[in-house]
Amino acid sequence: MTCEQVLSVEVTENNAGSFPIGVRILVVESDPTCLRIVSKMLQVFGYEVKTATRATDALHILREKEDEINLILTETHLPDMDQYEILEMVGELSSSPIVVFSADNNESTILGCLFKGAELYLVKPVIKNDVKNLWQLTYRTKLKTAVSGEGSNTFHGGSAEQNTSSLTVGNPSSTMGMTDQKGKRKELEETDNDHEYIDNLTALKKSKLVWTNELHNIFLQALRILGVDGAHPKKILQHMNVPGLKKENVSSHLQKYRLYLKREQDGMQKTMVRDCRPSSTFNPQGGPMSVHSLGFVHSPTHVNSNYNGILIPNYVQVDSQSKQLCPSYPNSNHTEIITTTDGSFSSFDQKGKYSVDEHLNQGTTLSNTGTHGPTFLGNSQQQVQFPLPQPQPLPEKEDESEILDIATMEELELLAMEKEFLEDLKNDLW
DNA sequence: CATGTAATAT
DNA sequence: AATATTACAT
Repeated sequence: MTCEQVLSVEVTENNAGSFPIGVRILVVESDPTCLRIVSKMLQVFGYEVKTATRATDALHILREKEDEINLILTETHLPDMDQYEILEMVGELSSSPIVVFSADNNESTILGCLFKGAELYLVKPVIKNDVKNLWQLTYRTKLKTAVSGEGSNTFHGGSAEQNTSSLTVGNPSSTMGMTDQKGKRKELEETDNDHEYIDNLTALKKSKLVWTNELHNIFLQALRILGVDGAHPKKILQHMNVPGLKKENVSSHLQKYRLYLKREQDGMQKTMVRDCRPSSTFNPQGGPMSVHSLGFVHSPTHVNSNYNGILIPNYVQVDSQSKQLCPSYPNSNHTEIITTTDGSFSSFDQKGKYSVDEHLNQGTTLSNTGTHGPTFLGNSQQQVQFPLPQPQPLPEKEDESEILDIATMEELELLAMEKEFLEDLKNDLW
């Protein structure tokens, strides 16, 4: 299923204790569909979800068992209460952090909610990345209150530290404790749902690595440095020096890469048979190949295939390139790779995102938004150098997607992901 | 063990 | 389609 794409929570050996399981979140939302979707999203991530469609219901729940709610996610435009009134009243009843989610992106509204005590303001539509780490708010406020003296805000079921056992693989049954909540969805065939939950929770760990052009370039660089003889997964991994990258990743990629090389080679031997080559992703230009006499492939600017590039004979020394990884945005899980070349080559710094990072795991696998095309390297004796930015022959280039800037691309990605998520929800639930 | 390869799964 | 995973041979 697409669980892997949807599910990704920061869970590692080190911080496995910090996990939403055991965090009870109250979702207040008047629109039933929205309520269900958000609730499902939260549940999938391991939250225990309680719901209310009216402000009075929410207040009632809080009055009844206030100490069991660790987090409150609420819409402000509720039919039976004023916009900020809900915040005030909830704030009186509960010390748990309040997160507002609303379609209203008016600045004054946002500031108003924050001023009225909201910890966080999310603009609808809410996506998985918005909700998956909300539990951290509870942790933060818990620390806050602990420091300030009163440790009243204790988690039910010990989610902060002890619950790691429930996550340790192989013991999914212990996580079932959370499904006994208010048999809301009890009516449905529970086996399916439960299995789904188990699968979901156990699948939380893995997110797929995406070989961006940048990552692939590092890969190629390692190959060149190591030479054909030493190009084994372990060494490659070392030389790539990308945090979180595992040998299996390299192995898999290497395998496919070699496969590609072989195919490429075979294709070459059939010198210029017209349509012998299908317009695969490796040869996105389609028809006649755009290979110059030197075997230097001029890459189109929009290729997302990873197995491009050709291994250069090992005598080719490549400069001493230094790789450097640095976090792009503080709250972003993505990593920006900056590779610099010295001297003779124009130093290029490509921004790219890849989802390696098993440590600070994240799930969003943004496709490449590289500005440069993939770097094809010559396979002839002559070495062709890395970045080949030549935008000149682009008058008739179609592909409107290139025109979009990165921000827009990312936005579209997120929207697409959300759409996909909602689709899955529909398929699974209805 | 680590690796290469094919087949298969997600 | 791109990666991951597995099985098996080396």
